[in-house]
Amino acid sequence: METPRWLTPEQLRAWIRLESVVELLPTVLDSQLQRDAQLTHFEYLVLAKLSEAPEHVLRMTRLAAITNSTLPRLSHVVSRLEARGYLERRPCPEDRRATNAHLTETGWQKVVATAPGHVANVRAHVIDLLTDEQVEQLDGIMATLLERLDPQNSLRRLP
Amino acid sequence: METPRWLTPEQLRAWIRLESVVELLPTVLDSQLQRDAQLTHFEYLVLAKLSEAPEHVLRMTRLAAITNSTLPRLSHVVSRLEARGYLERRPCPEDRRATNAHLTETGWQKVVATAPGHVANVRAHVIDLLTDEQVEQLDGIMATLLERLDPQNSLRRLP
DNA sequence: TGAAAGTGGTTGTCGCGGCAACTGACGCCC
DNA sequence: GGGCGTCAGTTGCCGCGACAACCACTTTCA
Repeated sequence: METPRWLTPEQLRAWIRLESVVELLPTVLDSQLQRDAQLTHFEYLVLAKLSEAPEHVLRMTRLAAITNSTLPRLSHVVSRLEARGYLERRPCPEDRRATNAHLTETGWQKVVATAPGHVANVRAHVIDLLTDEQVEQLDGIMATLLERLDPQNSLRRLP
Repeated sequence: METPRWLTPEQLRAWIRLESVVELLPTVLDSQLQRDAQLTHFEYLVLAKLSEAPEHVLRMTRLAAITNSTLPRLSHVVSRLEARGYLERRPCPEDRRATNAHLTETGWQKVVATAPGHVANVRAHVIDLLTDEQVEQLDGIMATLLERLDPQNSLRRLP
């Protein structure tokens, strides 16, 4: 074990700030959605991704991948959303192991009603605070980090 | 309610990537610390901040602020860390409402033993992947976001 | 063709974080 | 100087997420 390479003051400052944002941002997203739509951020994400999918249908595995989640976690939240009538599980005809999540009409209406407030929140806390140049820089930096955090790049891997 | 201002494709892409990093990064930090030191990232943060404080002592309120936490959350985790012998609670002499958290020698040793692995992990997943220029950009962007997320700027406000 | 390995998904248990209610101590202010 | 609002901190309960064990189906290959 070699002696550790510490961070320079500049690196440390950037890291502490990133750490803080990573800690605080989820709370801001969750509380707006909870207040205005009784949804967690993750629940909203599931509904939103479904609403963007062709036919409003996605396989559980695929849905887990694009929401950066695990199958058990997704399964739990899908059960909750199903109980509230926002989506339905249906067995997949081609592969009888698989399950498809279908957004219901109620679920679609929920997304339509909730999206504007959520976008406004994202603007207010992130996008509108940054210059176009900073948004571009942010995109590049996050893309680099994702390559390491998510090597399979599940967000791009299509079915 | 006016019609919502949607995000441009560039903004959307940057946002989705930030969203993903915010979702995935905590897991990476937690699992390394859990594996190598049986600590959550937040527990480590508490010990680390104490270890940087003069006399290795901080008031609970102050500790909550610099860890971006709430008092109830901190109180719970301090109880756990106290049970494991890493710190002690002591009533504050000047203000009998207040409690001081003291890092023990065992706790200090734990931080010393754990820090190098944690820093290496931060390097591997964040800092070493970015150019110096990107680190600087990241710092600027996160500073801007923190101004909104944490208006009191508790990280700077000294006792 | 049938056993073994692999894949898709669900369920159960446990631990942490959020919130609300509560206690005790300080300070104000007439 | 006693009562009232506020502040510091703790506790209890609830809900979500992680993990592991499990079931069902598919694929492979001898």
